[in-house]
Amino acid sequence: MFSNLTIRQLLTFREVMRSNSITQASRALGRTQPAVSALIATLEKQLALPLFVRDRGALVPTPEAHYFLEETNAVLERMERTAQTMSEFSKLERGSLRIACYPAGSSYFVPHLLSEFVAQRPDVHVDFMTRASQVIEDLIASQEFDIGLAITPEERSSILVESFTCECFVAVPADDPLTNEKSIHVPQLSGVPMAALYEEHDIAKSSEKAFADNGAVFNRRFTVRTFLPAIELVRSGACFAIVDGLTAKTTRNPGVAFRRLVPEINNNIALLRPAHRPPSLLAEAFADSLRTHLVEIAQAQSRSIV
Amino acid sequence: MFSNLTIRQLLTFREVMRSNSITQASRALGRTQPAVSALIATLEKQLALPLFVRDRGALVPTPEAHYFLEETNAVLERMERTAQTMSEFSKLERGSLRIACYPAGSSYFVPHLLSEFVAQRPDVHVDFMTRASQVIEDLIASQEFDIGLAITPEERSSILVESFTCECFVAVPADDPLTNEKSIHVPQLSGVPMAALYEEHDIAKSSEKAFADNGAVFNRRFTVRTFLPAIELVRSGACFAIVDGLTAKTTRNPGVAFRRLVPEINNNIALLRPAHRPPSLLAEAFADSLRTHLVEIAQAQSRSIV
DNA sequence: CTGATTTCATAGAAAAATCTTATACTATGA
DNA sequence: TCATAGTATAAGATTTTTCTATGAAATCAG
Repeated sequence: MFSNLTIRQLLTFREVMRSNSITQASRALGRTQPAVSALIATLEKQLALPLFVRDRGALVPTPEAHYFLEETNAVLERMERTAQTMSEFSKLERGSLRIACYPAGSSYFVPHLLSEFVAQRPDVHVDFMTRASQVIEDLIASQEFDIGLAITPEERSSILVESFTCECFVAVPADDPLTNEKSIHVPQLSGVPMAALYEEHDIAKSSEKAFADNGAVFNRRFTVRTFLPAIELVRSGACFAIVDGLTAKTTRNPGVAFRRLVPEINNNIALLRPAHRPPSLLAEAFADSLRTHLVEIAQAQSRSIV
Repeated sequence: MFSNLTIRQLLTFREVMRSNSITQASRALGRTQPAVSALIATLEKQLALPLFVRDRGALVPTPEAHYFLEETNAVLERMERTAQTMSEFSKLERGSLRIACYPAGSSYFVPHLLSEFVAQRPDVHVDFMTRASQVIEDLIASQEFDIGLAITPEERSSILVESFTCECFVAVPADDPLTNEKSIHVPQLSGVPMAALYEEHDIAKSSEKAFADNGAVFNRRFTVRTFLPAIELVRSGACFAIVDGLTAKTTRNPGVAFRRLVPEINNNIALLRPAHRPPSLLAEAFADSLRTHLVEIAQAQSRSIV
């Protein structure tokens, strides 16, 4: 019934009301006078009421036209605002981004990328949450977050997983003679006091296994929940630590050096996204950024999209 | 920039979102599937962002699409409401009507027509005001009221005047022997106590002049501001009165009879409307009704549109 | 695994709407 | 009375929209 009304008609009508003249409106709109004339005539026919009376050549709006103008303005303003917002969406200038990150990525890696990402985008809202890897999984699976970074989980149909394999490094006090080595062999660490994650953690398990396999003694002096305090312990000279690649590559602490470990210990971290739901442009863009930087850090990438 | 967006696109988009299917939407809209497909494609191009991703044949809306849907709904709802209102305007089912009326028309004539006019129109609002004729003029000239009924004023460029000439009648107590006469001659009223309007009033002046011209004595016993109390005085038998045609033709008082006066006394009443401003459809329609009924009552009509 | 079915996309033709040019009509002002 | 300015109308051209036909990808049943 009204689906015949077009935005074009509303724009034209508004302009005619503004200038009180079809000729002037046509000029302002960059069309010819007959076009506007016909358009207004059509509008009057569709609304089944006169919008203007021709009083000695001049165009005088009826009361109904004044009412219609108010409505027209409301609709057009809303459309303009909407178009503006959509344009900001498309330029990634606006939107919201929910990121859930496991501890290792939360202190430097993701916040750094994030601050870069939002630098020129004042209207982008970010919800950033640090949780254990297992919790990240659920936050993504339940679609509460757009992007997750965590230890690579088991395959689940509700999560898209892109996994990256990272080498672990040995954190050495900067003044220790071992910093002269390019790589450190496990036996060299035999009996040396170490800071390590709790025993159930993958890296801790791999580390202990590597020591055992190489006939070395794993001297666990400190048990930590995240590597951040471990780094500080290393800096003070109290111990060494075998830390994940993300921590090693993003830590900027002049008191600590990182050296390759032989044999290598790997851990897998993954970029997680909810399946069965398209990402927002913003989420996609930030995922791109994360992916790019993860590739730089990781040795190998195995993308598995479930 | 967004002027290319059409209502049609919004309607189509909404339907696609509702059904999550281009094919079903096309059926619901009575168009073909390619038409809807192309329309959505155009919309995505105009907004410069994808609204749907094609996930194994199914159409899954992006977060941006969900946002756009909210805006779309807001715009469409407003348009629907507007269209509804405009349609009610055009069917005279809605609107407002400001009527200013001089006393003689205020007790019966206009209220009666008005109640008939709004009977089937619950959404029509009426502002009805009774004032002296001179005030009516100004209320119309200042465009505060749409329609005025008053003693015919001097010509003024700010008022459209349609004047009607009405015969005055003699109000006689129902039990008076003069009710047997078809017409009453002025000399028959010589010395009879009369109720009359204040001396400046046209009808009062004409009456006194008619008496003088016919050698009759005008016995002014009551001076009244409007004819309504005069009618009551007549009913009680206290006097006679020479009243305007509108009062005579619309008074329903069994205690009072009205008889023609010889020679005739006329008065001119007019339908007034603001010039230089088009009437609302509603005002026009009610003016039509008033005009029609005035013609019935008046002997002669002289329309003068200034 | 294969054929039938469903769904969306694309291409070309047809139809509809919109615009432009040309022209007529009316009112205003010199 | 003529020139000017404004609106309406008609006919042809252009653009947009829609339809028919067809192709490609995925799902489903056997």
